[in-house]
Amino acid sequence: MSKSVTVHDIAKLANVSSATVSRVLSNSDYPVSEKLRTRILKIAEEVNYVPNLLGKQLKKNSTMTIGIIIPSIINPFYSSVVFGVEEVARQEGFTVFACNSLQDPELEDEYIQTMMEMQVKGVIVSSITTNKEKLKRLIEMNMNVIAIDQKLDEEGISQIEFDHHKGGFLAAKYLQGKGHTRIGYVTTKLNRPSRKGICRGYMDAMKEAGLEPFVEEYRSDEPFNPIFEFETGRELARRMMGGDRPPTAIFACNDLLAFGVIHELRVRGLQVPSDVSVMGFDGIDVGQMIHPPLTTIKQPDYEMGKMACRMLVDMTMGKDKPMFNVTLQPKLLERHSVRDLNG
Amino acid sequence: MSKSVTVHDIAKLANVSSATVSRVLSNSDYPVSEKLRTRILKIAEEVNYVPNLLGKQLKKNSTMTIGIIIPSIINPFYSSVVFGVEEVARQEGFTVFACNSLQDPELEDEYIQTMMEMQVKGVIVSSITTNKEKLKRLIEMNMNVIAIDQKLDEEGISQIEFDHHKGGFLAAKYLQGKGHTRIGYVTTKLNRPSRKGICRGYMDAMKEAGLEPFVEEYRSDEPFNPIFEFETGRELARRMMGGDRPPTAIFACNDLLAFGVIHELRVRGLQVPSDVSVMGFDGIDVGQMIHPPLTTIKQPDYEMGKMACRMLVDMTMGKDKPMFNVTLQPKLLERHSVRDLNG
DNA sequence: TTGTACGCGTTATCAG
DNA sequence: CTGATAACGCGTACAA
Repeated sequence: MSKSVTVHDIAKLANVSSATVSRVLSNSDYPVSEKLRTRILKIAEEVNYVPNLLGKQLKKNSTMTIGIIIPSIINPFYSSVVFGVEEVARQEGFTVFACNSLQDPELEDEYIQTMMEMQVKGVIVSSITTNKEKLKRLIEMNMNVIAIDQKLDEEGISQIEFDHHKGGFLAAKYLQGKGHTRIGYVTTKLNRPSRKGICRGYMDAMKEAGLEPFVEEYRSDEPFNPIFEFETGRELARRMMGGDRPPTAIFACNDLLAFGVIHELRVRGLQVPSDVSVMGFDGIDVGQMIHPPLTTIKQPDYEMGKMACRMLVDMTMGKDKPMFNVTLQPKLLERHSVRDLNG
Repeated sequence: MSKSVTVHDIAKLANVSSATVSRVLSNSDYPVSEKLRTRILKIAEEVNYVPNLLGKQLKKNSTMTIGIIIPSIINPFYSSVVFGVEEVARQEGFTVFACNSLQDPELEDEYIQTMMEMQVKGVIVSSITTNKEKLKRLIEMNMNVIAIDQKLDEEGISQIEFDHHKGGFLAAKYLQGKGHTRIGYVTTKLNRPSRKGICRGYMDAMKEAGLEPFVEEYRSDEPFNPIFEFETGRELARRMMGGDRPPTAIFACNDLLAFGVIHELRVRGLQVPSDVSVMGFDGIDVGQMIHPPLTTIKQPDYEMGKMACRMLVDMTMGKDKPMFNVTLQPKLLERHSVRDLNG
């Protein structure tokens, strides 16, 4: 990098003090004569002045950066969240630093550390770590933190939750309403609050209807990857259909898994929804592009990102740090992967 | 944020100079007695010392940050690219700052400006701006820049290209090889080098075979959004099948478009591939999850990201800035959306 | 081995 | 209105 030009350089060229230059170039409201202002602006333009944010931020002891930690950006759900975050961050003049924890607690902690060192104004985190040491530390240091997606039991942290339980309940009830009684639930490892929530919702709905729950859980928890989820869906469908009392409807803990289920059913010569019905969870865009379009539970990803960022920005603005606890509600996206057994 | 503790604070607590503290806490190889070292480390631990990167970077006049500009992170293709970039960045101790240009030239320029101010070490850019003023400026300032995906005609810029032309050619040839003669090409607006490249490849293959090309272009260029692409695919398929000589195979400029094409065909009661064959372009993961699994041209997104980052890191390391111009080759992913008319 | 002192680029304070 | 100067937190010559 060629030596960059500073306010001092410009000051010399304009025969003024660097203070004046700074006042002009940082759009301070401090009065500077029009003559000087235009002269300085002109010179800055000529020499291609680029302000050094590091100096500025160090001086002001404040950045306009927020961090976000998600499991993986290649998960369409999370990329929508990040997209939403960036959207409002940009409007508010913030810059966002996004990190993939890859479901690795160590990596998650590392990134939190990096963010602290970067002096970010706040962090949005979808944490999968069970040991929240680092996260607690963050909050202790009075950092603005918002947890999304994964519920945290820590004190003093604002959260945007999603009612996974209700989502699972809703799905099971919907299937029951369509006349299904033998309803299976396939899920990735039940090691996260969100996943447990959906599962319990499903169980409760089944119990309430006096139906026998039927759950298949994939027990290993590999690094996230859409294809892996898809394959997991296939595997779980295989298990579920292999038994002596196969279900008439399969509910999956996420859409990608549901894609795998549908694929596997087709491979086995079964039609969806005429032979077996399938429901997903999340409501990612591609769900409506496949065949049949997937009936699913919508989790407002993009809106969640926007809301999280908005809340974070508000927190950084206000002197006091009000605690919020928003709970977003599930919505059923009725498409064409479920058959009505009543009619 | 509570007042953060600095090397000076620790120096006072340990009754040593801040220089010594700095030497210890920054893992300098400068000799410090074991006794002092452990004492300082202990105190730093106790007071929750967090180094301030701004001070450090300002002093060293160098960051470990690289920037990447893409049209949109919710495009699965780009999220894979970014994922690849982050992967090697992390290994190399770099931090990445990702921005969505939303296909807006002004926004792209704004982000380039921000990156310069942030003192990033290098920039990876998939630029859609036609006026490359800002980008040229970047290069003039001796910044490390790598263009990906979209070919730039500027001088002095390293690029990772993809042979779109060959990809388009390959696809058309493949369809011809399967006995198709009436092959349509549907594409979003032909305003980018990449899109033009694919189209020309298709045209050349058709000409070579003495076949009449049949292109439908969607002329408006809306902000990127998977659903929008899908709908565009539907619209284009509608037009294409509405004519008096509908094609037996439709080749789409990207996979999402192809999804839309397939959907529309199904709505019209046409089976893929038995009635009409469909090919996509990009090779995003979901292509194998739909029905029928999409035959497509693979553009190595993740690998492209990794390679770009690796090159950038190498550039920042070496004193000299060697110019690279890698051209990645297309690969045909043969799945089940194309019917063989020969057999 | 440790300490002193300066400077990185910027802005804020205070004096003129 | 303008200028000199200190300070943000850190690393590092240079001196001790």
